[in-house]
Amino acid sequence: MTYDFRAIEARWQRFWDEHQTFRAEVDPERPKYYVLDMFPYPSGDGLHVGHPEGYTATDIVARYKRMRGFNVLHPMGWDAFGLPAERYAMKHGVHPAVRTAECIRNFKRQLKTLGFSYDWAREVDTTDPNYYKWTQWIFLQIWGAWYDPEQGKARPIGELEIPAEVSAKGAAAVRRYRDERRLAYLHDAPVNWCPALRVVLANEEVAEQVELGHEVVRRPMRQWMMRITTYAERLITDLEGLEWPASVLDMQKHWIGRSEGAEVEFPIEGADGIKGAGAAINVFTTRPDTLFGATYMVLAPEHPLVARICSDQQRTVVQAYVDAAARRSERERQAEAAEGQKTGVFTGAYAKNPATGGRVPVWISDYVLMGYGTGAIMAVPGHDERDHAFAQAMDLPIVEVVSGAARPIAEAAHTEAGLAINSDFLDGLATPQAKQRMIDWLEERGLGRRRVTYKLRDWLFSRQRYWGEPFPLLHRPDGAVVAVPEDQLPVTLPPLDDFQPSESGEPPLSKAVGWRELPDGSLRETNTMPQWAGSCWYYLRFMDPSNAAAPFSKAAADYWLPVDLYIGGAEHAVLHLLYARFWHKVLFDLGHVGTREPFQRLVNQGMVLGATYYPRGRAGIQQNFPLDEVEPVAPGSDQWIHKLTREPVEVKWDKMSKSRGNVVNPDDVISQYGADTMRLYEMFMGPLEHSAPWQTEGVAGCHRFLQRVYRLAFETSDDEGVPDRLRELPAGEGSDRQRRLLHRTIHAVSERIDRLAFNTAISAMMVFVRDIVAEGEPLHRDTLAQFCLLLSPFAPHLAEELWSALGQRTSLAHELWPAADEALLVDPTFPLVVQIQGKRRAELAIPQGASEEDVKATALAHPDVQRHLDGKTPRRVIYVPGKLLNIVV
RNA sequence: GCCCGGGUGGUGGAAUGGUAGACACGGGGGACUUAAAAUCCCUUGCGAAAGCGUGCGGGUUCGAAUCCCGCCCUGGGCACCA
Repeated sequence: MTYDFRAIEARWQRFWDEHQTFRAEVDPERPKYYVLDMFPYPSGDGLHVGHPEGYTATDIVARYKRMRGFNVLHPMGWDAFGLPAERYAMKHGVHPAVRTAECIRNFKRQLKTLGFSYDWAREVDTTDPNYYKWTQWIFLQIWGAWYDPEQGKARPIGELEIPAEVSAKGAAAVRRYRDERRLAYLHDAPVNWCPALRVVLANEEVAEQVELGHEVVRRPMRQWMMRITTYAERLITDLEGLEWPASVLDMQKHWIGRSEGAEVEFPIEGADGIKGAGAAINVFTTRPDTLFGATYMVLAPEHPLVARICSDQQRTVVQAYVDAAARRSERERQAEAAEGQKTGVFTGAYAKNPATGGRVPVWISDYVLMGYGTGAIMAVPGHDERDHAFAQAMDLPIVEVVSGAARPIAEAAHTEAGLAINSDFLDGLATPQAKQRMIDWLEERGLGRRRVTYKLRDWLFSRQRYWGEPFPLLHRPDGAVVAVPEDQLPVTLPPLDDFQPSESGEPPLSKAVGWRELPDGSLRETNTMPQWAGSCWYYLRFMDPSNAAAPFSKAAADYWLPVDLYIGGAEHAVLHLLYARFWHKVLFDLGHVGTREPFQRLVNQGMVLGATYYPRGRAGIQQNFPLDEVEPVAPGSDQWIHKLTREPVEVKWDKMSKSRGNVVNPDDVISQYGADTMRLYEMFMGPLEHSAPWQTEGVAGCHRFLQRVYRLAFETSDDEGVPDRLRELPAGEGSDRQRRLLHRTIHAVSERIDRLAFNTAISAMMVFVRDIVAEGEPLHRDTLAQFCLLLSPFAPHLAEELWSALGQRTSLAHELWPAADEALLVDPTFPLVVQIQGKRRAELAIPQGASEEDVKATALAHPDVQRHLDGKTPRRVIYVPGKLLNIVV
């Protein structure tokens, strides 16, 4: 027999289950460590090898921290609402709940075979009514709150002071006053409506559907929104102090997109039969200093003023442009515009530039977005590239108002700062001062004001789908929207077998007759929540997953928060993390959690890439060959050819996906090599943060290493049926040499786990195993025992097996992590590298603590050094203690 | 276009101003075996050598894969954001 990983892994997984080895409970006596994975969506395809990369990393940290004496919370659950289950239901007639349960079972089975030290008693499933009851409860906290700008925080809506003139108008007016200020509110928002599928598409889905030939139109729809923009400032400032990758911090900041500037009013000129006379166009600008150079204006096609100000001659062409814009998705419009195709039409209206007093034409164009700023801009073609391109295309005037342009202003916009020119009272001022001066001037005259704008938009929070959390809201006959009382939560999903929205876009739940109507004539809200809802707070539920009276207890939250380490893919760098932070802040304001931020340290693992074989020169999705149709020209070659045609094939490393056919299933790897090998290889591929290709040959190397470890303890026989025998290992840690090797390994592995440098931690253990065998001295018992502890976070099954073979009765999961004896980390001598002119010429052993003079003298006397010096006199000698000597001649 | 990462042997990678290529894969050679697999050992950046080598060109430094400037290539994110 040899290393029988199947039996070993099954045995220890059973042991951990039976002994509840990884059960975690609140224990104020011990320091806590909360290490969290981004929980998966349990798809029908099952795990691919990309999932366990992050999970293995967190598991190593969890096991390591546990052995360091921390009370570790390491949970897992399922982000199980979502579109795929609903689509599957439409196609195969299987209810999403049934399908989801199947997928979860499969995912859980796969995760269990990897031996992760999750506390499975804390498993959560976002589609479980006992879970989404509290998702609904949190929604009601948000809906039941408003943002008090004076205190800079959310407060219960009941604390909102109602002005006397509002209360005088009666209950309906008070209700409206409150509803307009809630953190969740109804709003007509433009969405991507796909008539063919009868669903609202996410921006990222639009391209795909258009490719499939489905028409997608922008269309306003009544939606629930969340007022995340009120938190914009705090979402930026609280990033300070988080241990997150700088790139993610940047992405969040850019997404929120704070910019300082001014809001300026341009009155509409009442001439030529323009109906909009008397109205004004509000614009936001970050460059109020260039106001004298504003030669035209542009409104977004959806801007409410467009219809009002449009002249009769222009009405037809304007209406056509607006209609065309509505037919195209936001992404499509922006993509075309980015390629330099500037389109737009003149409305026939003119506005008055408040600085120059001059008349400027008002246009509409795609390149102005309704969702940002005020949906209107003052165009300064001299100093903004987009405006410049538009002005050139439409033959609009360009005026230079900032000096210092490198090229004539007619040719290119000058966007840098400079000194104001052609700008009356601003002339000669530098850009920053000119901005301030202009804002002051506008404010004095009531023509504008200082303003901060964010790119961040309010969060569209409702979906016209079945497989999501129902909103716990009722529409009363009088039009009032009221909350379902807390004691009636959860509002469960009604059974339904038709998941299609109606022609008009009414959500599927509107078809749930008998569920939707209440005896008093109220109707339930029929939208459902987006998938984000469940994932916005799952890390909170993990702290106290079976609490029936509250989403989590105060005691649990005070003990476990914040999450100390959160690992997941970079694709969640913005949306998920931003939404979860937002909810957390609302809960913080309302006193439910005690930390401002949920996730203290964040690490993004890289992608695991799969080899994809394409016909030469035609790399692209749907073009690739399946793996069994290709082979290398010769064993070990990286030149691949098609088996039948013998044509050369191009190998690319792509993100694993079913459509590319490059997915590697962990089940296959585990059945061939075992979970410990799989875990080891996942970590050995390279740095956690980097994407890395999955190379099946590489797995064998990790397997060989574990076999060597196994044979350190066991004598194996090739003969069938001869059981492995535990070697007789002498007691203690052995010779000085063995002890040095052991302690050096302890030191290296510990320090590298601390840095999440798992690939090099593993190589340190490989070196240990190689050298310990080569020594010729038998391995000693205590040396092996301590090595088992080092190995256990990485390959826990084998480590447990050896640990018990050494006579231990309990799991090593709660053993104390070995401590390196500092004295053994230093050798009596160190190798000194001698360089001449920066080139390595010799290496000699120098006793530890030798004086600089002695070292120099010894080095200079060395024959190799003498030879390379070739009679020249050293001009300078640089000594780096303990390392290196560089001789300059 | 903008932002953020990368670029080191045949391959994944190591080295965070001090010996470039740890560890592993793959290759070559050998031992064991009737044979193969498995296992073990040797070898493996290029070059006959002097030397040359971390995408390219410069710079700083006694010393640069590492720091600075310019360029090229590549991955990811965002995109007419006023």
